Amino acid sequence: MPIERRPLREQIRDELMLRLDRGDFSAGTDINEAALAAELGVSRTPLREALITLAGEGVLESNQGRGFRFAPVSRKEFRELCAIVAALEALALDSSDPVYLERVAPELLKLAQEFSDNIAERQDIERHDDEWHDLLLGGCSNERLLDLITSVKAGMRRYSHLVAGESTPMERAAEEHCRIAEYLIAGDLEGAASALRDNWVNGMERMMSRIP
Amino acid sequence: MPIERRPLREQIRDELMLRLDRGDFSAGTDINEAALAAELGVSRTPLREALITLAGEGVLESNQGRGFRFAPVSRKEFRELCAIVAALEALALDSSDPVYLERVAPELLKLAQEFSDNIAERQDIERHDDEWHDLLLGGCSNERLLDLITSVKAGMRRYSHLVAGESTPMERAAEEHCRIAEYLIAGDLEGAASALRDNWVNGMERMMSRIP
DNA sequence: ATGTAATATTTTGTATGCAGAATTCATAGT
DNA sequence: ACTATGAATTCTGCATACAAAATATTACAT
Repeated sequence: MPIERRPLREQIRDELMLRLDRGDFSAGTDINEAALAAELGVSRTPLREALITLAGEGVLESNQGRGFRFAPVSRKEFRELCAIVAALEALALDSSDPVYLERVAPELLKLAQEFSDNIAERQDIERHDDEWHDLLLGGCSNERLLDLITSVKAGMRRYSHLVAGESTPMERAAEEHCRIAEYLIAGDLEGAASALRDNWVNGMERMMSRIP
Repeated sequence: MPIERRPLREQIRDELMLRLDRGDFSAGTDINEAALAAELGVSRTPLREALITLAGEGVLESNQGRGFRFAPVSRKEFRELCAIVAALEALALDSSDPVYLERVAPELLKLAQEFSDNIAERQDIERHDDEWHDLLLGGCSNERLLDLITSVKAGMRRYSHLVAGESTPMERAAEEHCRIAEYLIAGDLEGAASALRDNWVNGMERMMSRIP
């Protein structure tokens, strides 16, 4: 087994995203490079490199002389991001292999149904949702598009921990996932794409109230 | 007048993109950090920071221990990128202020017509095309979307200097721009978005033959 | 001549050092 | 008490230094 050999900046990036998901940082907090580097046990150089990539993804923002900070959240930006991923995922679905979609459709349906039953932790809910969407788009051959979606979604993770608690809105999401899967089973790709867009728009509405 | 105070990494990024447009680097070339830093008169640190952002935009790619290099071009990737910007610009047009569009539509038409007349240098053609699209999308309030479009287009610049010479395909592009503007003047936003998508798809077809 | 192993050189990835900007703290004046 | 001014401190941005990996070169054996 070859041991993991990736640049430190990537490992640091991943670790920071993990901590972001855990809610360790709140939006607007500015980052002390020296302190964070010490905490991670690395030097400032690869840390800064990680911060720069995160800034490129919209997770952080940087100001000359003032360093990096977690980009503040706003309803406006959240709306913007949802509109973007909705369009991108719809495109990804459009350019997916129909054979793949037909094949995974039953599994997508099963996963969605399973999930509407049991109530889970927030972290699990999000992981499940991500995995579901990944499976849905697994048949898309546009690699750049998939990368882009991943990147934009990274920028959205600042919002995910705001939704905390309450499982009710999730039932709606599960329903919508079922709907998408059903369209796919019926072979209606256009309908599925449209339902997918709705899923994002509705998801947006659901979260919107919790954002300042 | 406040003098320009931007991080060095951004200036370096801009300079590198400029040189890319000039065709100084060909795709696949790997970058020697020390040499390039010396040539630019900066240290490796901000240079690497610039390289990392460019890698994030897909202009460069990096391999552990092997540094950065200009990402190789391929028809597949070019198709992918065109599909992405087509979708993103269509979305931007959808979420644009109709009042703005109505106001700039005549100007867009005039610019497109003017340009179909005089033959220009490649650099000028591209600049004109970029400016035309910028004006078109100037009424979009989704800032993240505009940033994203800029970023994806940066990744496409590797392809732009491949098109070199030949002005004939440009006449077609000008025609298409006219068409879009006419839809806007008629107030048919849906038609304009559709024509915009066509513009990208056709533009892709036009260039495709010159890519290895 | 060709292929291979050992060594030298180059080049990246990471750490450290340093100058200047931004912020904080203290002090003086109103 | 509050503001303004200036010194002290902290922190960023950039440069340099160092270690390890990758590449090139040489020597040698077949």
